[in-house]
Amino acid sequence: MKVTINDVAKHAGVSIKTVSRVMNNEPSVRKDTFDKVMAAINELHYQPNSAARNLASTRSYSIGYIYDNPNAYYIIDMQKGLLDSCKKHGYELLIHPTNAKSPGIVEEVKELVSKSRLAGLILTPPFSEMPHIAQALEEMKVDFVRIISGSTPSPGVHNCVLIDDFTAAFKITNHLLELGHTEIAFLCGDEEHSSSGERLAGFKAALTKRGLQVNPKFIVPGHYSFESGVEGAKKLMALPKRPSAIFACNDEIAAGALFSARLMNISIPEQLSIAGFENSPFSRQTWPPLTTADQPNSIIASQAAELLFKHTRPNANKAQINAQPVFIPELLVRESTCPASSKQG
Amino acid sequence: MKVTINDVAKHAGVSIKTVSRVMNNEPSVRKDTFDKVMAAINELHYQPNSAARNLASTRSYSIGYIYDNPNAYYIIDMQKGLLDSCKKHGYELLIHPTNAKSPGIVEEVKELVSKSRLAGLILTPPFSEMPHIAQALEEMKVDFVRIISGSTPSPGVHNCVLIDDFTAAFKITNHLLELGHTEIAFLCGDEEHSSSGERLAGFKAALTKRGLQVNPKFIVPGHYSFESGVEGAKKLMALPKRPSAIFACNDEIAAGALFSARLMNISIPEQLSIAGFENSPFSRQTWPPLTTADQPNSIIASQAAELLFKHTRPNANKAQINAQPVFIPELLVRESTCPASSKQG
DNA sequence: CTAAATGATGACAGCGCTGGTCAAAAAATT
DNA sequence: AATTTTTTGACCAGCGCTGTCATCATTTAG
Repeated sequence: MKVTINDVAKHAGVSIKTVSRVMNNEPSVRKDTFDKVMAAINELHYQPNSAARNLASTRSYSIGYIYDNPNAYYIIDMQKGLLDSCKKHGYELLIHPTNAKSPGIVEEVKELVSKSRLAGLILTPPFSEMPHIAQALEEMKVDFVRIISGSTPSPGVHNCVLIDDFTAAFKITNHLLELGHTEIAFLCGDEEHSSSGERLAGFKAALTKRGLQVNPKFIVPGHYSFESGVEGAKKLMALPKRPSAIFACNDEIAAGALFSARLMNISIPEQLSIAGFENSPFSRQTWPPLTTADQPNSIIASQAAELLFKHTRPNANKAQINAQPVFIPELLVRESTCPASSKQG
Repeated sequence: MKVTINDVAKHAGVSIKTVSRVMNNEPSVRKDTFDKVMAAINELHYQPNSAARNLASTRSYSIGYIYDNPNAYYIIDMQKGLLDSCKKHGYELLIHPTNAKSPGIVEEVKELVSKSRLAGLILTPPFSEMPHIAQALEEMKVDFVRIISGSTPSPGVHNCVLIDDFTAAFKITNHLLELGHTEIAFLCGDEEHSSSGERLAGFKAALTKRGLQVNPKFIVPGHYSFESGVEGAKKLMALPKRPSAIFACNDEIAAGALFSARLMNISIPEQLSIAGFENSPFSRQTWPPLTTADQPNSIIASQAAELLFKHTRPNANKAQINAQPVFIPELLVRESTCPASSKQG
C-alpha cells in the first residue's frame, strides 16, 4: 500500500539520495541511473509522501488561488483549469476565497503563504491588480502569476496571462456599429478593475475609428453587478436622447439593463439592443439571450498554472519563463442585439 | 511569522506534548491547563502545520469535497462553508470536481482518498446518493458525511446532514394554494436526485391536505436545467387545460419555464405564477424575480464538516455523532407568483 | 494518614523526506 | 597511466508534530 523512497532505492539498487535526486529533477544524475530509478518508481507505483516533502523541503508542492469575485461560474471555471494543471504536475491546489477590500488583506495573504508554505499563487482580478499584494509577494519571494486585462505584453513584467479586453470590446462595439447603431451607450464595471477601463477603451476606439463622437452622457459609471445595470439603464432611458444600443461591461450588468428595460416596457432588441461580456451561463438564459464575448476561463487558468510551475520547478529553464500568453475573448452573437431601426432611439 | 507548537508551549509554560493534546482534543487535560494553552494559541495566532501533522500522525488533516453539480453558486457556497470549518479545526480542503457518471468514478474516488490520504469526505448530490460510492468509502474505512434530501433522521445512518425538501416544497405549494391556485403543475428535476422526489412528495402532500386531486398530467418529468424548464412549460401550456401556476423543482427550471412563457406571450405572474427552489442568485435577476425557497448552503456545509471532524478527531464523543442536523429551506416570496384570477388557466 | 489507583504531564523517538557535506567510485579527459 | 571531472553514496540533522511510555501530581480507598 505505502511505498516509501526506501523501497524504491532498494528496488533500483541505488541510494535513497539518488532517488531523491531523481524526484527533484536535480542535475548530475546519469541518464541510465535516472531511467533505472524511474523504472522502479513506476513499477512500485511510488507516490512521494507530500506531507514529508512539504515538511522537509524549503519549497512546497501546493499553490494557492486567492479570489474575491462574485461570479461563481468564473471561479468554478478557473478552479477547473488550475486543478487540471496541478494534477498534471503533482501539485495541490489550495483555494482561498476572501474579501479583497478587507483592511488586513495583505497580512492575510502573507499568512496564507507562510502557513501553507505555498510554492506559488494564482491571482485573478481584483487581486491581480492590487500593487501592494504583488509587492508583498515579491518581498516574500513567492512566485505568482497574475491574470490581468491587457493587450500588449510588457517586457519587464513576466508573470502574467493577458486577456485582451480591449480588442474584444472593440469587436463587440463593431458588431453594434455594423448593425447600424450609432447611439451606443456603455455601462461601466468597477473602476478599480482594469478590465472595465480596457473594455471602455476598446469601445471608444471602435467608435472613433468609424468617425463617431463619443457621447460622454452615454458612458455610465457603475459596478459589476446586476443592480448597477438596472440603475445604469434607468439613467440612460431618462435621457432626452436615448441610445439605441447598450454595451454593458459584463453579462450581469447587461442582465440588469435587460431587467430595467422590461420595467420600462422597452422591448429588447427591437427598441434597444443590449450586449454583455463574459458569456456567463445565465447570459443564455435571459430573455432574449445576450450577445456577449466568450473567454475560455479554464484554459486561461491552466495556462497560468503552467506558467507558475515553470517558475516553481527547480532547475527550470528560465528562458521560457518570459512568455506572456494573450487571450482574446470572442464575439458571440445572440438575440439581444438586432439591426438599428428608425423606431429606435 | 511562523509560530510553532514550541512557541506556544513556551508561552503557556507547558510541554509541547500538552499543547498537542489540546490541539487534538485529547481527554485528560486539566481545565485550567487547557485554558492556559488556548490563551497562548490565540495570542500567538498559532496554526498547526498540517504537513507535520500528516506526517507524524497515522491520520491525516485534509478532507475532500467531491462534487458534480452544474450550479456554480451552490458549489461556491458549499466551499465557503467547508473552508470555514476547516480553518477552524486546522484541516485542509481538497476540492475535486468530477463527472459523477463516469464509469471509473468509484476507482477515481478511491485513488483520491488513498493518494491524498484523506481523513474524510464531504458528499453532496449526486454523490451523496450513490450507494456504490458510500460502500466503497466504507470499505476503505474513510469517514464521510453526506448532505442529502430527507426530513426524518434515520436511526442507523448517522453521517448525514438533512435538507428537508419535503417541508419546504410543502410550504411553497401552500403559498400557491393560499393565492387561490388550484391547478398547479410541477416540473421535476432529475429522477436520480432524491431532492426531486422529496420536493414532489411535499407538493403532493400539500395538495392532498387541501383535499385537491393531483393531476398526473401536471407532473412533468425533467432535469435540473434551464432547457428542461423550457420544455416542461411548453408541454404544460399545450395542454387543453392549462395550469395557473407552476412549481419548478429548482430556480433553473423555473427560469426556463419563465423563458418559455415569454416565448408564448404568456405574462408572468398575471397569467401564470411560477415558483422555483434554491434561491440561486439569478432567481432575483429574472423578470419577474422568482418566488423560491432559500437554503443556507454555507451553514449547511460547515455543519457537515463539523460532523465529519467529530468522526475523524480521535477521542470523539461518539454520543454526539448521531446528531443529524435537519435544515428546512425557507419560503421567499417574490414577484413571479400572484393571486389566481379568473383570467388564468 | 498512608498506600494504591487514577489522572495529568513531560521526555524522547521517529514519521518520510530533503539539504548539506564529504568522500568514494566511476567516467571522461589528458 | 595519471589526472580531472562527474556521479553516487553514506551520513547527519531536522522540518513540526504525534505516539509511547515513564514520571509526577492528585484523588480515592483502606
